[in-house]
Amino acid sequence: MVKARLKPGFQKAKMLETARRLFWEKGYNATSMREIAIAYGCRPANFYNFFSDKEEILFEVLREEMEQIIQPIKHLEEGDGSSPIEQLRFIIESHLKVTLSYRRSAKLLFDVALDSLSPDKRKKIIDFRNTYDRIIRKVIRRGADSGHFSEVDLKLAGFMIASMITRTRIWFHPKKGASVGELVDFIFKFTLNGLSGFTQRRSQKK
Amino acid sequence: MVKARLKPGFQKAKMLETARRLFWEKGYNATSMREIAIAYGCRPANFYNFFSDKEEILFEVLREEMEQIIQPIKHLEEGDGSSPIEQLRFIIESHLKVTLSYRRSAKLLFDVALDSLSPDKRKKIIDFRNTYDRIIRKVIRRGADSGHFSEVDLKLAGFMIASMITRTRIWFHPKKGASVGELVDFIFKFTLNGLSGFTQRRSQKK
DNA sequence: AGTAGATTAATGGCCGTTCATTAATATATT
DNA sequence: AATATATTAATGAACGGCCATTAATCTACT
Repeated sequence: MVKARLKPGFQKAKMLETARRLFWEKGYNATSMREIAIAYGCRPANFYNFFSDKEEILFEVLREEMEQIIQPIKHLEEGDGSSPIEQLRFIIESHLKVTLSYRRSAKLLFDVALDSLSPDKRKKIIDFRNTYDRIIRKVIRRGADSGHFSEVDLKLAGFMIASMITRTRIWFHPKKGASVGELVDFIFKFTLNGLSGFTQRRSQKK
Repeated sequence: MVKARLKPGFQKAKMLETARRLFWEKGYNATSMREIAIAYGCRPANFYNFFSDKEEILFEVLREEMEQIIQPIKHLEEGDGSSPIEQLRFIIESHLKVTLSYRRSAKLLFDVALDSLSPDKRKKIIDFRNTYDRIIRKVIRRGADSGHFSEVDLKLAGFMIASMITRTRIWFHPKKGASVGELVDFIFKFTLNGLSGFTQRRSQKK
């Protein structure tokens, strides 16, 4: 019994799509090659024609996701013409929409799967995360310099924003409670207020 | 070769302590009974004199942690004499200190391990989480009713606060950056400001 | 003597992965 | 247009290894 053939060159993308879904739903370690293969519609061995091992599948999934998060906001590294407040809102909206673009009830893949990666692959993913951190901190600093926000610890502020967005994946349900748009509004306002009322600033290195 | 004997009745606690450490460091699925046993100092089989299976160990670890989080704040369900602002700060400080009381560089155990539990055990853990949510929402509502905070979506506000606290476990390093005390200050002020500037309120059910 | 704590040995099952092979398609050659 | 060759996609069967768990047994202390 032989499986019907797809047009060549598209298998890898479909395989990654399947793996990504399962990894987010069940976690990396809890998802077996056999499960991925069945969900995709072939035998496990076939995956080794496309990926060197399971770890490489994970890496591709994580890399794709990080690129989706960073690509829309990377122009804010240098700052466009818009106000820092608009820039902040844009980051929140963009990151949140990518985060919630897959299905509900997901695991926080990055948090647990990162050290299933070999050191060099892990470093590449962490570089993406560092880029994200750098961008959001620059936006906050711009807002503080221009008087829109208080002077705050950039790292802490960045972590807090990312934490709120990242964790929506745990509790968000598209049919229940707030919509994505309402969520963007809430996190944006909460953050804006949060960054506005600080009286004392912590020391900034560099 | 036989292991030196501890005072009877203390093994279970020490076993749990070992398992908790490994679960937080490596994740539940990635931690094997062999590893736990070696770290504790016995053979895997011995654990089955104390726990019915691996899942029960996980349950005890999660239950202990949730009780540590809830026990200090459960009196705020009804509200003591203090101001809602003080109540909010107390919750943040208490939760954060429990969260960071173990070592750095940990996994978010709850997020991924919860569905390794059988339905009834999972329900018990989720009941704890619901209790936490209920308490923090009541505090926020009290603050809104008394005019200290704006009228905000209680669920969203509660989730945001818990998200910021929970995720500290991912990035916090005791020797680097802000101290626990500074973190408490930051999250408290950030939250207080965040809850203060809302102009419109979302509809609250019950 | 009784019991709590620890052991050895073994079980069946799933894991990621490899290998040799075949089927289907695409490409180049006549 | 027909044929030969190369490439891509998929297969079945097996590998060793680690997994959680069990059973029967033994040891040391009260």
